[in-house]
Amino acid sequence: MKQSTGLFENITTVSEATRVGFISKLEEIKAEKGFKLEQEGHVSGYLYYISEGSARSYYTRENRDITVSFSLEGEFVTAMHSFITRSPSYETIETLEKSLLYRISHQNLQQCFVEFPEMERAYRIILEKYYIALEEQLIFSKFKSAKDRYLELMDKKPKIIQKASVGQIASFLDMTIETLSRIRARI
Amino acid sequence: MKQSTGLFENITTVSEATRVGFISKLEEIKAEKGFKLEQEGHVSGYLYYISEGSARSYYTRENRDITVSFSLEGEFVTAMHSFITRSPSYETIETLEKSLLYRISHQNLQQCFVEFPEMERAYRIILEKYYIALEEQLIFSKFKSAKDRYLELMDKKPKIIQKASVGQIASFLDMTIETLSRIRARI
DNA sequence: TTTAGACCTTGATAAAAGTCAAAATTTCAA
DNA sequence: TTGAAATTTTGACTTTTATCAAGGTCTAAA
Repeated sequence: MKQSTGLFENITTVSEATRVGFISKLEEIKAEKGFKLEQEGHVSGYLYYISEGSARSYYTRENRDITVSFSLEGEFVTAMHSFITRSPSYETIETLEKSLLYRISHQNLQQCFVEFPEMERAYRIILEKYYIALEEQLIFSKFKSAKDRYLELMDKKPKIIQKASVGQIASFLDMTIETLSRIRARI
Repeated sequence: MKQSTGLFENITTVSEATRVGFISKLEEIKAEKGFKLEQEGHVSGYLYYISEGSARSYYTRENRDITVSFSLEGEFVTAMHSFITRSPSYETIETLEKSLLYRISHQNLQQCFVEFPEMERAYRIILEKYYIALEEQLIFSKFKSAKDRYLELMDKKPKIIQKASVGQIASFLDMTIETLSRIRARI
């Protein structure tokens, strides 16, 4: 599980004992494209770390799926609302491509907090990052025109444009496929 | 500072020592309407607990202010992005009415984490609540029609409609004052 | 290689919301 | 209480984006 060493890199310094204890609770997942990490209606079971690949979170409304977020390599992902509240998730998360993931179950994470109080801090920092990403997304969603939202995405997360389909991007940007297509034609 | 005892109620159980230690670091603020808790361009200094009253967070774009969130009695509020990253805040937070607040400085909170590791957990839970509120707001912002967003606000946070001005509510709901006025006329 | 289905683009039209302007109403201090 | 300023509403018109429909294009299985 050597690849998972990068997992703590951007978070915080923890003792060797905590690191080893935490890593021993991780599970490696090799997922094909379209593998579902979390499912709508189920309580989120795991916190995932994307070592390689990418994922998309979405929910369904009126028979179409609406993308909530994209997650790239080096990021943590889960249905956070469900993971926190232990209530059924409204979102489904699936890989956008063949991916290598590490995950820890909610229960094991709680166990970690008890065994290694340092982990509280590490997790707090994950939460903070998650929070900030969400806040940026909210500000982003306030960009009034469809064109501005697209340009902002191009600027901030260009990888998503390569990895996701037009429909996935359009719903993420809160516009129709047609509008996105026209914006692209005009640039 | 007896009113502040309600402060931990919905969070977690902490030991008496931690509670006393934490409370000793709190500062009571009696604020008139329009008192600024945090200012755009400054690094957020405090985490506030609203004991009585309410607050509004907003940023300025093209000479008009855009409301990001409303906070009510019993909630924590700060310019979280700035509070976490220690970079200048893009938002200003002010009271909507005469309010009673308790606040802890960022530095004292960090000190608390060192003195009372239990506080990591309590703060983590505040962060989780903050996160969930933000996520709900994001979903809410995806409600397509202006009318739906207004009805949702009426349903979920009717108090805001009494406390805030039309302009504040309209910018929060991502519509013009005129559109909000017309929606209200039609209901 | 062919071809069905999915995916994407383009066009015409409609609906939603924005802008600008003016009138009505409310608020608050003199 | 009154009048000026601020806030809210209403109206006419414009812009943006959605919807519906029809063509293209790409892709993968036969």
